[in-house]
Amino acid sequence: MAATPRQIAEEELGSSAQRDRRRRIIDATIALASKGGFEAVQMRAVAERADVALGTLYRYFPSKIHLLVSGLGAQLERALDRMRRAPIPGDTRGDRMLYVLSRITRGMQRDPHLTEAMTRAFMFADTSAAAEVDLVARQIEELFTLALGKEEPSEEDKAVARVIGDVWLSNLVAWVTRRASATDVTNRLELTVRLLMRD
Amino acid sequence: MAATPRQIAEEELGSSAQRDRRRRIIDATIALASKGGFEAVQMRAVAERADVALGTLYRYFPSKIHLLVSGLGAQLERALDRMRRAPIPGDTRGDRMLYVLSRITRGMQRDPHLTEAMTRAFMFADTSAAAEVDLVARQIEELFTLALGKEEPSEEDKAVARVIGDVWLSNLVAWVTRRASATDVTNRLELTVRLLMRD
DNA sequence: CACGTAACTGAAACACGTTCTATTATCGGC
DNA sequence: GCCGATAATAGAACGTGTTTCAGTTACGTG
Repeated sequence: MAATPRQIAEEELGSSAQRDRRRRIIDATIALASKGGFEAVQMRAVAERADVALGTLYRYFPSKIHLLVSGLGAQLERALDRMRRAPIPGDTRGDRMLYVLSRITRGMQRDPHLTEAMTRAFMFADTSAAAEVDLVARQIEELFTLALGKEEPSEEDKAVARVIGDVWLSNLVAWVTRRASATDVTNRLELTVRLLMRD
Repeated sequence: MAATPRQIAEEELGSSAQRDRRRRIIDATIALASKGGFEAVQMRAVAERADVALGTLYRYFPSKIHLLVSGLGAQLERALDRMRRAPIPGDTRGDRMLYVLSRITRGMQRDPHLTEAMTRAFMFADTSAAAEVDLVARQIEELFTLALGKEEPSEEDKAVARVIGDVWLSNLVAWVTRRASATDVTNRLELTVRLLMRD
């Protein structure tokens, strides 16, 4: 009788060897993406670099998109941790938001290929990766909600954070395809913040 | 001596036979996308349906992404034409914007597969399709600038239009991956308009 | 009308994401 | 320590986007 062994469960990886494999896979993905962007993240190359068989790679991540979006999730989680730890400088909501925006934007400019790979994966994802994508979307929301620097964000605060997240994503896509320069992105984000927060 | 015959020039298609081929290709693309979304737009299928050889298809559109984004551009151009013709109802900027938003949103809901195919192609495009993508981006900007219903949009008007376009795109992506329902999208867009236009 | 060039065709070939198969290693429970 | 089940491995195989190429056709020009 063929059971249904498909799909590895959540983050519930039993043995430490499995946790380690997973980490190696994500590391390999990020290294390859960082060097050559989306197209350089080839499943055979990831498997080889992570020292797992191709089939194993697919058991951990059912597609290239899952893989890259999961990597993005991992990176964002780290960014969020840093963000949660240190208080955000700035006197007004707007100042704090601009601070966070410029920090993140600089971060992504530091590794254009990685940014390109992850952004495109995130945007291209289909419904099969909706869970992973949704996680990232919530992380982005939290990031910009934190940026407001309030203990208890109001509904309006959350809405503002979401709009800024949306604008940020659009600009990220434009930057990644070189339709917008870093300066363009910065200007548009500042303008957006000004429009949304008149305090 | 091998010349460099690569790449078909802009819209400068000489003969009417060529214009016709191009139209057949776009039509085939839209028909296939409409029926089965991004994955159903297979280059061999498009070629067959448009009654051209695969090589010819690639001569007109250098990739599947170019093809779909060009199709999106064509559709948007039609939408813009309609929009330019009839005046937009509504007393305030916000009302007119909401009118346009709901019209477009309904339009996309009417053909989910087509929307999915085009949205994902637009978002996934790399630098090689930057020209086509940029055209679409400008069309979207114009659409929402028109929606403000002013003869001479101010700089702020344009900025607002761009922000709304960005939010709309993000929500489109979320809807396409079924992370957001149509109602979610509508609500978020209304909220955004409210935040941006307090008149 | 004949010619030369560029466009089109049909088919094969290639690349990379994904799936499948046969085999071997590992792990949890006895 | 042994057994059955689950996971991992190596490698082949498949599908679809993309490229290439040899032969054919259509078109503008002398």
